[in-house]
Amino acid sequence: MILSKACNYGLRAVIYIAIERDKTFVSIKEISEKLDISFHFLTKILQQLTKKNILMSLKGPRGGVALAHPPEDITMADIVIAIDGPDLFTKCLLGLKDCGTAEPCPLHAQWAVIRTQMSNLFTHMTLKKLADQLQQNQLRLADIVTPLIELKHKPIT
Amino acid sequence: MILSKACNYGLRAVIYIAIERDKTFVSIKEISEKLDISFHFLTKILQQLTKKNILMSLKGPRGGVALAHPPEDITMADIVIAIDGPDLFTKCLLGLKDCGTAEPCPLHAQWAVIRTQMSNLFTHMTLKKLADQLQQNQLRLADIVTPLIELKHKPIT
DNA sequence: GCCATAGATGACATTTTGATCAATTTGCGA
DNA sequence: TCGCAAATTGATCAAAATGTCATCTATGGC
Repeated sequence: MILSKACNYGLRAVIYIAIERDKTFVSIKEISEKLDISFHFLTKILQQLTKKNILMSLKGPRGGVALAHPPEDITMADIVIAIDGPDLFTKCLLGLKDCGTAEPCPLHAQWAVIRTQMSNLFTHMTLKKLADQLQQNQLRLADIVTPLIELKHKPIT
Repeated sequence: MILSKACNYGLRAVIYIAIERDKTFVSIKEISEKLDISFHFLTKILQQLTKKNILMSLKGPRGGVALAHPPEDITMADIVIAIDGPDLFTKCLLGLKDCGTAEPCPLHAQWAVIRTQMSNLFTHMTLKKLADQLQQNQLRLADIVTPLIELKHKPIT
C-alpha cells in the first residue's frame, strides 16, 4: 500500500478532529469508535503527532486531543511525513540510493513527474479543505457509512 | 515505500534479464550478484513470475531464467501486479473499502487523477523501453555503479 | 483531597515481510 | 550414464508493522 495503516489511521483521525474541532478536545476513544480503529494503536499514532506539535493533548475528564494549529495551516504532507517519513516524496521507485538526475535509474525521469504531483497534492491539501469537503458533500471517512456531520449536534453517548 | 522490496528486486531483475536476453537464459545467481540482491530471496520472487508465465526457467547447466514473451509485450504493471497485487492501482488512499465516485472519501477525486497517471506509466512502460534506455543512456540498475552494458561482451567469470 | 477520566508509556503478542539454509529435483554435457 | 549445475521446495529465522494489555500520570469536578 502507498501509505502505511498507521498513516491511514492518522490521516482519518486528524480529519475527524478537524471536523469536530468546535468541541476543542476530542477523546481518542470517540475517534477510535467512530472510525473503527483499534483504540490503543490509534493512541500511539496520535502520540506521534502530539510530539511533532501537530496535535495537542489534554489529560483528565473532558480531555482529549485537538489540532495544535488552525486547520488551514496543517497539510496532509505534515501528517504523512510525521508518521511514514519523507520516503514517499523522495525515494527512487526502484529503491536505489542517490537516484537523481546525475545517476538516474531508468524510471527516474518519469517517476519524478508523478512524485512531484503527489507532493503537490499532499502539501496543498489542508485539513480545512478536507473538512469543508466532507461537510459540504457528505463524503465519508470510515467503512461504515456513518452520518459524521450529525455527530456535531448530538451528545456523544 | 510505494513498492515492496520484493517488487523492487523483481523489477530490477527482469530489466536485467531483458538486457542480457541474447544469452537466452540468465542464472539467478548471476542476477543476484550483479544487482546485489539476496540469492534465495530473489529466487522466490522470480519463481512467482515464472508461475505467472512472465518468465520461463530451465534447470541444469546453462539453465536459468528468461523472458517468456518479447520484451515489448511485458510491462512494469505486469511485474508489479504479479508481485504486489493490484492494490496500487485500485485502492483508496485512506484504505476505505469501495471508495469510488458513488461513496468517495474526501481525497478520492484528486487521488484518482494521480493513480491513473501511475497506472498509465506502468502499463505503457515495457521492458523493451526500459532496456533501451539503459543501454543508450548508461543508466543504472544497482547501487554500485557497475558497467552493465559491458557484461554482454564479456564471458561471465 | 478524592475520584473518575483520559492520555502516556512500556511490555507483549501476532502478522507480514524480508532473508537464510538445507535438501531435493531436473537436465545438460562429458 | 554419471556428475555437476542450476532451479525448486520447505523449514527456519529476524525484523518490522500491527494490534493488545496493564500500568502510570495528569487533570477537572466534586
